[in-house]
Amino acid sequence: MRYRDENKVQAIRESAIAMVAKDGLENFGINRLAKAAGVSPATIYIYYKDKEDLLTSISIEEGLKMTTATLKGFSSDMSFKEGLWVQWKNRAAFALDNHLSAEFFEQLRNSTYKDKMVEAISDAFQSAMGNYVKNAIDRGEINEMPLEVYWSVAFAPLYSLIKFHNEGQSLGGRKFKFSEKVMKETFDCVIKGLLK
Amino acid sequence: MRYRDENKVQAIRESAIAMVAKDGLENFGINRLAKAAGVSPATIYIYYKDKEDLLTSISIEEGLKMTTATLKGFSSDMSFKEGLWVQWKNRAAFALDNHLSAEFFEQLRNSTYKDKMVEAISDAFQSAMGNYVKNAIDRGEINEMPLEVYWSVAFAPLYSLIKFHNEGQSLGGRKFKFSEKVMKETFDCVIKGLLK
DNA sequence: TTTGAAAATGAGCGTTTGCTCACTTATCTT
DNA sequence: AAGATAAGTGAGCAAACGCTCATTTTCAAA
Repeated sequence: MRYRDENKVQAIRESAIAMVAKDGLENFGINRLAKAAGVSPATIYIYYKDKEDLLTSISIEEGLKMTTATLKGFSSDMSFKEGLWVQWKNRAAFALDNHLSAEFFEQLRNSTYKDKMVEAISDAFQSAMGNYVKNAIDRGEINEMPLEVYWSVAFAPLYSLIKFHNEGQSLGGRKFKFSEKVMKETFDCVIKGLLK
Repeated sequence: MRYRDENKVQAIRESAIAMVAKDGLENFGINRLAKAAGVSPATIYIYYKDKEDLLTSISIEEGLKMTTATLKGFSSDMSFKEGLWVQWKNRAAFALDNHLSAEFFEQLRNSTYKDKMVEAISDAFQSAMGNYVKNAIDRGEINEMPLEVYWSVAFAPLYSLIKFHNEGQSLGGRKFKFSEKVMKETFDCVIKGLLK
């Protein structure tokens, strides 16, 4: 018996993430991936059934990693404001520290592969955030609202900021830079809108 | 001389939009498009230089259409709250009435093709919204902030809601449905956060 | 009615795609 | 040392890819 070389499967995974993040999902291919990972195309099919399986498997792994990072130091008993701030810091830190993973994830979230991925991850989100939001409503900190409305108001602005930062786009003349100061400024707007 | 058949070029454009919206950018191809549009592959190259030119051209057209629709009944002299509500209604109406265009646009905004597209459109956005925001700041309705922060707080939640609606995802048990009531509820949160 | 020029095409080019197979290599157990 | 088994591979298949070209079709101008 021969043991599997963990360096190999890791090289495949990391190359896939980097390739999708940098060249886009539309330019991702198995032969290309094999070359980038320094591996035979056939080797990839030892670990993954096909191209779709590879992409969805990796995206679920990365998504769970992201969800976990998001919950560091978070408890559903926290006050609404404190809890949301912890979430923002965690999410921003993850997106900036692991920006290849974050961009890979974004690519898949906007693709035909998204269904299985979202399904696998929304449970973790649901169970962690459900109680937190419910507690905040019970305590009278925020109004009752659909979870989708909550997510859209509470997190979409943050991810939009990160996107502006990563893409280096600018709506004005100078280039936009994400910073703790900008994040706090945006957070203050958001929390003001959410609190009763 | 033979005149160009406008039905043909329109069929190409509409098929391209539908195909990208439904199957994703990663499954879009010229031969496939030709078949769907009822046209020879060679015909496509009469109107577009290559695949990239086709996608960027169409995305710029659709983007400008979207920007125009967004400004219907809008004036940069409006009060901040009234102006933003007009924008929300216009943007939501466009996204729901032309959901293939909107999904096509979203696909390209998250791809390697985005650069030329964003460049072409952000001017129109800039000139229309710049004054409006500046006026609101001068009148003391909102605080001064980077345009990116403004966009992220003012519009990202709306687009997030539309995405939940179109993708039929749900964060909870029942399926989420976008409605004027939900939109107003979300708008109230956002405007409360933005106004001084 | 003829003619010229642009529109439109089907066949198919060279390349790349996702994926497989016959085979070699490495490492365990005996 | 030999045998067994899974890891890993290079070459390459069929199909699909982006794109072109020799040719035909169309129609306003002459």
